[in-house]
Amino acid sequence: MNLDNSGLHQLVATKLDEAGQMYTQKRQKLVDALSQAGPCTLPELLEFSDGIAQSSAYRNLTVLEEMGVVRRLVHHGEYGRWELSEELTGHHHHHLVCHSCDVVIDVELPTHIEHLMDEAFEKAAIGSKFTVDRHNIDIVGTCANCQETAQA
Amino acid sequence: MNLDNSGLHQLVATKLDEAGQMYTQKRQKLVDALSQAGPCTLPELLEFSDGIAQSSAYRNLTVLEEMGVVRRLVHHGEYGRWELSEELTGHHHHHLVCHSCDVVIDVELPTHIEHLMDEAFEKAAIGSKFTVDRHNIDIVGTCANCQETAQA
DNA sequence: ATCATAATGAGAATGATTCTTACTCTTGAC
DNA sequence: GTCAAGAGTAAGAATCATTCTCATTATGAT
Repeated sequence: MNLDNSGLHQLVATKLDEAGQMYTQKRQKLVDALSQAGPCTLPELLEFSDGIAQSSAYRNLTVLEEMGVVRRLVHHGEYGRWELSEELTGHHHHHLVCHSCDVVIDVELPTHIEHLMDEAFEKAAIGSKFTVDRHNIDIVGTCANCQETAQA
Repeated sequence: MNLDNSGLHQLVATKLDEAGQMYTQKRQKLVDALSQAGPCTLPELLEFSDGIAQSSAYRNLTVLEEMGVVRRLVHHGEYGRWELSEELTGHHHHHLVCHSCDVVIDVELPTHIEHLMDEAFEKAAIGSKFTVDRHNIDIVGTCANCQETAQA
């Protein structure tokens, strides 16, 4: 368990405990990795939190997702990605997605923009009788690394 | 070939021709289905444009994607989805996504909102040295059908 | 017509994710 | 302390959307 994350771990521990789930070392490692590295693929998670079996990682991520601790993202790369849930971090955010290397980076937008968007989305949904719960925004482009690589 | 879509088919035919690709009946059926039904999964496409083999559908969709005719979407359902490219239809749009049945419906947002968002996204990307090419927005909620079903 | 090239479809192969199962660890009651 | 019950773990099998292979069929140019 990473000391910098004691608050985070405390939160997760409570959440899991209330649901009768254990907050094992393996699960802590996954949460640590996600909190330090941002949205990760499974191979990345296995690397960062080494000593964990692939099947266990998948199973634990599924459990953590059901508990509202992590969220599964899906983009175009070969692997899915996982991140800590907004419910847990308290930070509403969106994603910069590199269409060259598939990396995903968090970004936050100004509150007034979020408000404007929420209003616009609500209005847009009325015509189709949709009830809006949330929005996901991918800002797609080229990351700094891939821009350099393209130069060379 | 659907007569209502003659303009569309003409465009696609030209695009494919320039690349030395044939615009066969099967490919026309796929384009027709997408133009009538909006974002479709593969099973949906097979149903709408029947008489097409699964492997051919996948192969043709890949070809059409490379030609810029269709775009592949990826959400949480078991199947990927396909839609006509904005380049082809000329309509920038986003998606209402039902988290209960995974259906996807197109929506357009007012131009001034798109402008505001583009500006905000550009600014947000600077910190991470991202070059922005486009944005994808999913407005996630519950579709009319699933709201009714939940009532019953 | 004939030939070269492209498209098709049946089925095999791929590979991320999920499932099964036998084993190990925790925890709480006694 | 120890024992049983329940929860977690990991190795490998299974699943299944998607991709690939290859033999056959259609198309278009000459």
